[in-house]
Amino acid sequence: MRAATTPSRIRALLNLKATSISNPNNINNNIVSLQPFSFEDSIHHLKNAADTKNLIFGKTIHAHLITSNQLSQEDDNVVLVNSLINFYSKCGQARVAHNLFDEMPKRNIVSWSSLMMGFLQIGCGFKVFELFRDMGLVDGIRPNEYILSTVLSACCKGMVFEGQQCHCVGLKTGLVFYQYVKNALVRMYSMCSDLGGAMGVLYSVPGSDIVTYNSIISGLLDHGCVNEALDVLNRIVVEYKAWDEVTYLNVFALCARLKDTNMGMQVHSHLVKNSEEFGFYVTSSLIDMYGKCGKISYARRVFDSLDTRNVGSWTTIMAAYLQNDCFEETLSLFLDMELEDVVPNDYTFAVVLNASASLSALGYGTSLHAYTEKSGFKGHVIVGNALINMYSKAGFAGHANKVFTEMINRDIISWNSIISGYCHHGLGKEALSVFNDMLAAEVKPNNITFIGVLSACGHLGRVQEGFYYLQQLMIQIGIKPGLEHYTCIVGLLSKAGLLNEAENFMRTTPVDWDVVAWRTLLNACHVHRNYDLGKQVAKIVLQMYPDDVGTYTLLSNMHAKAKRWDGVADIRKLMRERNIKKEPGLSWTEIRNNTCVFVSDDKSHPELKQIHEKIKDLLNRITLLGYVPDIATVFHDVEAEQKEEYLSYHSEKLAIAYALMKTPPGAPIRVIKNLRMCNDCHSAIKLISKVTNRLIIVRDVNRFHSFQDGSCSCQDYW
DNA sequence: AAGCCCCAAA
Repeated sequence: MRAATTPSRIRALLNLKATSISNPNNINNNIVSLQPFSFEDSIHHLKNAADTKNLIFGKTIHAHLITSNQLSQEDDNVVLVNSLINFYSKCGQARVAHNLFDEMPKRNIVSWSSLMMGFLQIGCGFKVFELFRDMGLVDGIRPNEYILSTVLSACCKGMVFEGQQCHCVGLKTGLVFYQYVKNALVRMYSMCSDLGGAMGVLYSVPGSDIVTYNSIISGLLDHGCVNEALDVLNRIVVEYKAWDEVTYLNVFALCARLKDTNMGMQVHSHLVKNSEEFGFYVTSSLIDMYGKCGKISYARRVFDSLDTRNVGSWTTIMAAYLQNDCFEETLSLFLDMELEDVVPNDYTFAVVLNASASLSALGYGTSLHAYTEKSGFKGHVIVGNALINMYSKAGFAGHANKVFTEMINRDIISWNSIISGYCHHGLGKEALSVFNDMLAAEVKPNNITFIGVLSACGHLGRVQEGFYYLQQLMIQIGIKPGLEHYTCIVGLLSKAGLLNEAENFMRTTPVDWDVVAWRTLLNACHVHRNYDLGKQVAKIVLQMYPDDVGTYTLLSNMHAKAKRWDGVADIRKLMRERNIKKEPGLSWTEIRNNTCVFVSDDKSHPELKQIHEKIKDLLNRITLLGYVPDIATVFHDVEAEQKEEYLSYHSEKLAIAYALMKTPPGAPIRVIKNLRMCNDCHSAIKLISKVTNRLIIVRDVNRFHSFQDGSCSCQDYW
């Protein structure tokens, strides 16, 4: 007599509370009257529970098997217990599976492989190896293709030695000829960064299916080998292999990496032609592809065309806007998502936090901070990292540090974020101290870490220490210095006033210097008033980068500072000829959660008159402390009395004056601006911080300036 | 009978 397995019966079982299942007494009360399942039904249900990761349902079946005494029949229950082990393994309950396994009077190879899966699932690779060894020792079982592919999957990063041994086992036993084993081998070599090994397996073992190709493309992409990935894609096309979902994911990722919209659109058409419906993964990677190719409107069109959207779809479109510098849109999409009752996850929070970081929208950022904690994402690394970034960019180094120290789990990005955050605030000592903590915690720094470390040395003027990191520690750790690191050294020498050394370093280091490096040197010539070297450098830079606006601004300032008006005029002329336009100066500040934006020489602000009066008042007060308008930075073809006026309407002065009007005495003022600060504003704001007794923090395009009591954290070098 | 490979959003 078999039990009815009608849907209503299943529903009744599912309605059992978890407690009633874990407590045998309750189980008796609830389902003791049910008829036992047939053997086939039990197997079937357990497989279902495993596939859908439905822990409650599977436990119910388990309980039912216990109460109906089916597990005590010794002969036949190996398969049944194997199914249970498989179910618990798939649900991430390897310990439970292990208990069942230990109590088995008789096991077979499936028992071993199912349990190994369980430990693989929860990331205990070592346990998989242990079982692999014991399997032969205890039960005298030789591996089959299932065992071998599972063990190969357990060879994660850096276990290439173990992986190679498994490869040998596969060769000796002939198991490599199984598709699953071949694919697992390809995957293993990719994970171990041995792409030669992966390609070797791909071409030396006959028979590749779409999964083989998917694995190899994904491995190649992980290591930035786009051309090789294109070759493999070509093979798929030549061999008329049918694509699956994963192929589309990989190929869209490839298009994104190449920023090849054309190819992306072709693959998009391929997708539409070849599949009726596609899952969230595919649609998200399609949106992601268009976003990364800079085609935000295409990404939006795909997103809008979706019938159903999950949190991943929302997060992807928000990330696409973020990557394309559309921060407000990112935040407004977050609100739309909330309205549709889609629950954000850790990635979503990371995206919106980074958007508010880019806007320095502190009000928004702190609300989001509270929201993440309420949603239970406090311990999530990516959220913590985004919070560090948000607080750093909003000018709150202390808050960023608090988030960092309270993080339960940290990854390399957490360390790098706090180090570079400190650097942007000019807090070199703090940055280096975190770096030492990092070394003490035996976290391996990467190339990004050293960008922070070297620039911290720059802030502190520690030339020798910087060279030690570049020439010794980095080599010792195995990191090849790149352009950014060498540029930090240029900055380091420049800041220390060693301009000739910096120039010499650039001439003798075999690096393709970019405009950033050259501007670093040029800026040093400007600050240290080395007009002659500056002119030489300018010649080189203008030849190499005739369209770089920043260089022109810097040059005209440099000429002005040296009172070389002919130079200024030349630059102006060049700019006109080459149609180079200065970006308008823009500053913004948050007042009671409202973002107020100011354009230089703003004529449209409703409270313009009051703001101008406030500025006049401030300028009068700081003039008593010795402020002299630095009219040298204004182009000399402007009438003399207009020059001062030009200066007083710089956007950051407007923003600061407005903030002083609107905030209570003593409240810190935070301003963000899109360009580099000019000399005049810098010296004016220093004195304003003194006469108003306020902390004024200005984030310009390069760094933070923290003005307090008449001085600035950049120590007048920026 | 039961078990294995490829999978996004920062």
